[in-house]
Amino acid sequence: MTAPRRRGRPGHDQDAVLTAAVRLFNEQGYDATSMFEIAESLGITKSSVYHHISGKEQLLQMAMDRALDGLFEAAEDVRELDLPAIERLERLIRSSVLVLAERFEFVTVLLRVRGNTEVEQHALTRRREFDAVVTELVKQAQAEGDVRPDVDPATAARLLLGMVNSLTEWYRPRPGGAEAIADAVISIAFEGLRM
Amino acid sequence: MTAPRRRGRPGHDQDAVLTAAVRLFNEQGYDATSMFEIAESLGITKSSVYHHISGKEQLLQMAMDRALDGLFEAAEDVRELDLPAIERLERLIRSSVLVLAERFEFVTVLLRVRGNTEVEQHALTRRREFDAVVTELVKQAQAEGDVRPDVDPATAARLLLGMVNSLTEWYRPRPGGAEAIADAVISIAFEGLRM
DNA sequence: TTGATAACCGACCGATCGTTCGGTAGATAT
DNA sequence: ATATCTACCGAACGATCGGTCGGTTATCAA
Repeated sequence: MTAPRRRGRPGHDQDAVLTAAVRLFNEQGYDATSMFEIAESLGITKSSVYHHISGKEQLLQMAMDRALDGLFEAAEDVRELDLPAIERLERLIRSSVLVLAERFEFVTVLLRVRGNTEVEQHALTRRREFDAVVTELVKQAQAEGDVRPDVDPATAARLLLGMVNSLTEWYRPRPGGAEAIADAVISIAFEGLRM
Repeated sequence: MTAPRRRGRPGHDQDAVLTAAVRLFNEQGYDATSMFEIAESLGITKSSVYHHISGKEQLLQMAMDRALDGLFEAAEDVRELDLPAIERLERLIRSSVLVLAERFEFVTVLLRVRGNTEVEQHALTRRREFDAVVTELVKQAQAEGDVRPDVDPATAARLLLGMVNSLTEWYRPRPGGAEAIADAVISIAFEGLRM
C-alpha cells in the first residue's frame, strides 16, 4: 500500500481542496465561505487554490454530483429487483440513508442549495427526478395493496425523504451508526411509532 | 375597516420591510440577498430601508423570533393538557405543522440558519430546546407503553421533526392545505405507511 | 545536469456589499 | 401658518470578495 508517487512538487490535489471546501461549506454555508478560508484551512494561499480548480462554483458542482451519483446508483440498483413495490421502496429508503451517511458532507451540501445559479438549478432538477422515483414506488405499492390508500403518494414520498434528509441536520458519522438509523427510519415510516 | 391613519408621510413600515426581506431570503438565501434587492422590491432606495431597521441581521432576528415564538406557544399549550403523553405528542406534532404553515416564510428562514453569528447561535439554541420537549414526550409515551420501545426517543423525535420541517422544502401555502398535510404526517408517523 | 511537471506565492483588480450621513418630501396635528 | 412626524433620497465609505497574472519552488524522469 505505497503512495501512488505522483510527478512534480508534492502538495495538495483537487480532492483535498474539495474536501476542505465542503467541510467549510457545511460549517458556514456556501456563500459565507470565502476562497481565502478554503486556502487557509489547507495552509496555502488563495491563488494556489485556483491551480487545482477553475472556481468556487466548480467545488459546489463536484460536491453535488458526488451526492446525486450515489443516490441515483441506489435507485438504479432497486429498479432491477424483481420484488413487490413496497419491498423496493423500503430498500431504496434504506439505501438512501446509507448513501447519506457514506457521502454525508456531499449530500449535506446538495440539500442546502436553493437554485440560485444554473449549476444549482440543474442539481435541483436531478433531485426532483429522484423524488419522482420514490413517488412512483409509493404509487405502485399502493396499487398492490401494501400501502394505505388514504395518503397521497407524492406527499408520502416527500415526507419519507424529508425524514431521511433531516439526517444532515443532526446525524454525525460513526462506524455502524448508519444501519441503526436506517432501522429506525424504516420502523417508524412503515410500521409507525404507536404500539 | 378603515386604515389606521398613521401620522407623517405615508409609505412602508418595518413590517413591510420584514415581509419583503423574508421573501427574498427564502428565494435566494440570506447571504445571497443584498440590501439593495430588498429596497428594490419595495420600490425605495437602500438608505431608506435603514430608516425602518437597524441592519440586515435585525431582519433575520425578527424572522426567526416569529417562527420560534409560534412553536413555543404550541409547546406551552400542549404542556397544560391532562392527557397521555402520546396524545400530547400527537397534538404537538400537529400544531407544529400548522404553525409551520401559518408562519411558513418565517419558519423557512429559521430552519436554514447555520449558527454563523451570535444571533443565529441563539436561534439554534432555542430550536434545540424545542427538540428536547418533543424528545421528552416520546420518552414519556414510551414509558406509558404507547410507543414502541425499540426506538431511541431522541432519534424518533428528530425524525418526526425532520418530517415536519421538510415541509419548508415543498409545501406551498393554500387555504385548508395544512390540515391535510398534518393528517398525512400523523398518519404515517404514528400508524405507519404499511397496511 | 537538464527538462518536464506540478504546486505554490504576492500583488493586484473590478465588483459588490452593508452601512452612514446630511438633507429633502409629504402628511397630520395645533 | 407652523411645528411635528414619518418616509425617503443621493452620495459616499471601508471592507471583502472571487478571480487573474507572472513568476518561483520542489520533485521526478532522462
